[in-house]
Amino acid sequence: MGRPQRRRCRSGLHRVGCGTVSVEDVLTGLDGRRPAERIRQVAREVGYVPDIQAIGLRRQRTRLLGVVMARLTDYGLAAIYEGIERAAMRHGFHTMVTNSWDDPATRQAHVEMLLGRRVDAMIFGDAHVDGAFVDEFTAHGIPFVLVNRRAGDHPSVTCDDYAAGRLAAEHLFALGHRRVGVIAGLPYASNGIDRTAGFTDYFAERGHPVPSAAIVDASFDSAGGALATERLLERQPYPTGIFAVGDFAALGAVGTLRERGLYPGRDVAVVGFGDLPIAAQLTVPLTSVSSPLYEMGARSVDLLAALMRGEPAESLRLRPELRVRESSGSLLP
Amino acid sequence: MGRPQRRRCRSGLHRVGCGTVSVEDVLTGLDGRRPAERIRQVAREVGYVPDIQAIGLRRQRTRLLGVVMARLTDYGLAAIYEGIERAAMRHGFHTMVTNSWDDPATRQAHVEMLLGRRVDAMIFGDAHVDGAFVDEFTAHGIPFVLVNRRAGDHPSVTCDDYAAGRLAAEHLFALGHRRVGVIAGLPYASNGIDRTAGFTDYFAERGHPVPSAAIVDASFDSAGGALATERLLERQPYPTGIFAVGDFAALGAVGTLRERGLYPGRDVAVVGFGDLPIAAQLTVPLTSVSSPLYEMGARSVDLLAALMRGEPAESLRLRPELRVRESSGSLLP
DNA sequence: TTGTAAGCGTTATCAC
DNA sequence: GTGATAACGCTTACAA
Repeated sequence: MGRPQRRRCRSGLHRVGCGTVSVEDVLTGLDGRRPAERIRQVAREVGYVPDIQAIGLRRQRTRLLGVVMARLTDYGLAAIYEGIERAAMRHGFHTMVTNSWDDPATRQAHVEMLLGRRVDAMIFGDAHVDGAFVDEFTAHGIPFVLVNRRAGDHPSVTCDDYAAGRLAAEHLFALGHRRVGVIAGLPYASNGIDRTAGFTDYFAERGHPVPSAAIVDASFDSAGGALATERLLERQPYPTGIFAVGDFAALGAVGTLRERGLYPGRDVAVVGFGDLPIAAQLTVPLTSVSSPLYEMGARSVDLLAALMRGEPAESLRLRPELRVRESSGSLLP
Repeated sequence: MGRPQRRRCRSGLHRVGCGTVSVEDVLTGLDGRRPAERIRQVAREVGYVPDIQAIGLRRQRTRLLGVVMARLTDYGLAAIYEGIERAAMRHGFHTMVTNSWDDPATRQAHVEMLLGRRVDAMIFGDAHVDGAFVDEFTAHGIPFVLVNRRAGDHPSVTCDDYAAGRLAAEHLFALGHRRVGVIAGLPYASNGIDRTAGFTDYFAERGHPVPSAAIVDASFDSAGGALATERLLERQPYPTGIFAVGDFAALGAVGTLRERGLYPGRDVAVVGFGDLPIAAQLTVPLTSVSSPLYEMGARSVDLLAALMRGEPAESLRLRPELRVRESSGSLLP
């Protein structure tokens, strides 16, 4: 064996258990140890690493999961992905994530790439409620689950977003708010839609339906929340309670309120969703509906694994919890 | 050709340009279109996608970049990764990211996996200053760059963290603060180290050295910042200015201050680093040193591409900018 | 047990 | 040009 430090096994080191050339080198110096161990040691020494591509090619399965997220800079999605990565490892899978930016062309390109890599299965975190893309994807015959957002009857693991909306509504209603507004998120994302529905249903049931003009769509980031809040504050009289379907949007709302000299929890109650780690640390801590992000990711892998074993796939709705803090005014005198 | 909808080309569709069985099917119905286009169309119809594994195996290069980050739930790292993903695409590369959690064993396992996939090159976003792991990695002979954190003389793209620390110091000094504290980040991460060094150097040069007890290590998250602030507030008299080397830590500091009845910008000036999108939206907007995250990611890919072309690799330090807001008290009367 | 050969899907080489 | 063939690194089925 020439100079070592070749990382790729171009010769026949992989056939080391049999009797190819390199066996000579490998077994030279075999000093009583069990061959298998000695082999592993030498392999390590020369920096041999099995070629996963070759293995995948030969076995026609890769144990690779493709994961498509809207954007990993969204804390929630990144947290879900961490759950996915960990659980996948537990199941003996590797994962490959990509950002689709919620853009059809980008998603298409990335999915094609993942198909080219012959992923064994897929997890979509960016489904649109209409389910158009996902429906189409079934044609590939590759098992998949949705996470974070549901679509049609496809197996999915989500937060019980409807219940989350009701929790927020119940809280604001109990505090006496009757004139409320909703920052509703993206119109094609089931999570925002369901949270909004849960919220508005609750108020409608109590005889105080939320006027549609007080429900404004917005992106999940703080800029979207800020903008939406400006719209809400145009109403006369303005709402005394705001439910934002995402914490970043809620913080955007806080920003706009501050600009108008209004304080969250004093002038306007603000409830967010997601319970970001920083929510509790803010100067005015944010009341938020918490959702088990990490678990959501992990459970989606479990569901996928079941599906791949041919077991029936039951969609999962994980339970949200309300975390009451000062931004909804409930702790102030 | 039998029923379509087989996603994998098990037969000979790939040899369609030559004269294998399937050519028949492919060329049947050729109605004047240029063959190449017709082929592409049929390929699309049957759902044919080239096998990237096979290509990689044959060509001995994958155009795949391995990316190792500490945690993608860290906004900065996720943003850097987005820059990497986009730039990689521009260069004709795909990327595969993994979370190392700054844990040697996890990092080792993930790197081995990436080597097994025969990545053409690597980007490490989680290097330790001592450079131990990275030094070792050079043995593989695979080109790589560091991003976000530097180590030794290895090519890296980072924020000019030392300058960032000086910016923060200059600002607090100009506001009249002389008794300051630093929440210094992880002791093995160059970015925190450099920011701290820049900050303390500035104060030392002005004749007001920061006592070492007023420099406390902490994780970059808000819990770390909260804890560190408790330590800082034990000092008598407590510091009137705090520089946290990360915004999340800064928000943690804000949380602890609030618990003690101290208000950021009034009782204690707080300066963060990273300029999170929400920094400007908070009830008390956060003064922060901004760093070009997306660009950092993109430039690291450019640097890597140059390196792979055999060009000499010059490390890059991108310029930070100070964003003054109310948490440092500078805008209050 | 140990060894051999075929084949996964692609590309590169060489002969026609 | 066009068409056949070997090879990439691995697994697996089968033969010795």
